[in-house]
Amino acid sequence: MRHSTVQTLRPGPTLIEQAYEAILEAICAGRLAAGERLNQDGLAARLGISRQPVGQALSVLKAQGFVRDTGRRGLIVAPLEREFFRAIYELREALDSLAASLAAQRCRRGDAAEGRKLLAEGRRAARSGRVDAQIEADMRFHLWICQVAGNPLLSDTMRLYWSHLRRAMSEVLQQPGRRHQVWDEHEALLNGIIKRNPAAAAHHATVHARAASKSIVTLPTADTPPRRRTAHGGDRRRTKRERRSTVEALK
Amino acid sequence: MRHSTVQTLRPGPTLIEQAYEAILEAICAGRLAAGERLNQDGLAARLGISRQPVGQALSVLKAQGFVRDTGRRGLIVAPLEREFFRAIYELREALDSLAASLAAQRCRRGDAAEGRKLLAEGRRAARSGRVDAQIEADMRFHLWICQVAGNPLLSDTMRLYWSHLRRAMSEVLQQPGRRHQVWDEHEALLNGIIKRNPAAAAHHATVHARAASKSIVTLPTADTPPRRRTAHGGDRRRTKRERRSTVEALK
DNA sequence: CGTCCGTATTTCGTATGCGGTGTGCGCTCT
DNA sequence: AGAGCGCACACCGCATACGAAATACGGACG
Repeated sequence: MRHSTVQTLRPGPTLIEQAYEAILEAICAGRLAAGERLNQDGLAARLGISRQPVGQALSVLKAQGFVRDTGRRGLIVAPLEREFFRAIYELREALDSLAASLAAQRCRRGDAAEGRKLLAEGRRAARSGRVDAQIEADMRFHLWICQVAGNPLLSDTMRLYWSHLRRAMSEVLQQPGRRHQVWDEHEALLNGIIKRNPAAAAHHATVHARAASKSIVTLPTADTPPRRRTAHGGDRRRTKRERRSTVEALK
Repeated sequence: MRHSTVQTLRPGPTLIEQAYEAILEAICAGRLAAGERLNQDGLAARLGISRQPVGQALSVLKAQGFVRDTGRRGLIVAPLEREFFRAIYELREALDSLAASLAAQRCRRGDAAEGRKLLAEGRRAARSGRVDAQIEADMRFHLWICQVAGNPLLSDTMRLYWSHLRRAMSEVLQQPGRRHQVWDEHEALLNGIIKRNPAAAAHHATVHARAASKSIVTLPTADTPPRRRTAHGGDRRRTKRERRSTVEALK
């Protein structure tokens, strides 16, 4: 039998994968707030499934640092810690620089077109003023670089880091000046890649990462309020209604 | 009540965590061979627990790339692909260089002593000729650098990468010459760190990573045989006895 | 009135049960 | 005898069930 007649189809996304995506998305978009308690029952009920796939998804999210263990009391959404984001940016500087350098060496004609398209979209997003549109465009642009760089591990790693960064960025009120400056920096970086100049591309990536780092790490909001988890007086009792509405924010 | 009288103790390792460690260790040490099928029942029985914690552990291992999905036929241990290790080393070069640079900036007196100790242990391991002892020492040395660098994310990332590398290294017959050369390179790197010379440290790290890359990526054994997963003739039937002994290798 | 203790509730970790799906073997029909 | 078909088994995803541990609340005692 010929192979090309029908394509082999993969088994659809399991509930585990769907739950993972849903919860991660909710965390990154801030619909599940930092420090918020997550209980399997609630999430499962909200997603219309049982605890089993939810638990598996949470296991993975825990390993990736999006949720955190709190003794036996279950999990919380990982707090936003300035120190953590400093660490991410330290890595990003190295990885973005590497990605830019590799991309400059491996950029094909079609890639260049795609890159220019992403740049244009980014400019548009910046003008639109919509914060999430700009974050989306920003992320797409950087992940495009990783893709052109041709290192799947790099792509995966960066995708993870960006998920973390999204959490902090959604709280960032992008000052209008910086907003367009970002895309100027992107343009310089893109030109380095298209002109196949690894050194220049890497340089622009480093500069860009360092600038981006400043705009987030110096933010006062980048640290979660000092929620005392231990003290009794610290966090007020939550009524059932509140807890319910919390989980509803998932959708 | 005073807090300092007794330390707060964390709930012991869950079965999930134990299963994760056990399976990961078995994979890294090669006791679970690349391409080998993993079934939850078998693993669970071998570990003396139920399928549930095994499944959760496997979810995490899958997300980390140690095991791979094969349609609905279950999971297999991820094959050793030359391309994958090339990708790891591409990243390692950037990350090791970063780590070295940071470590050189943040190295304290106590750190230096620890580093020298690890170097001495490495030399001893190299002389001993025992392959796994040397891998262990190699990993410890590099993770020490990450720790001194003071970036927890970097440590975590490198720990993961090293777990992957261990799989390939255990198959590497370290040629005696290279064996000691590794620790010469380590010594140069260490000196750069101790002397707080970030540029020198980063340079030596880059050189070392590139050399290490060659010694693995060029190996003919670094690719798993072309097991055809689709064809029927490709993988011969496994008897029950074989499957059983496979899982026993876990312990 | 504050503090201590017992009990109820919550919630997780783990085990087991069930249904669906892929796999392989043996039988049958040509 | 070879090819095709059907049946039985294996295995996984998901749901549910059960027990342990910790918290939270309410009452009793000092």
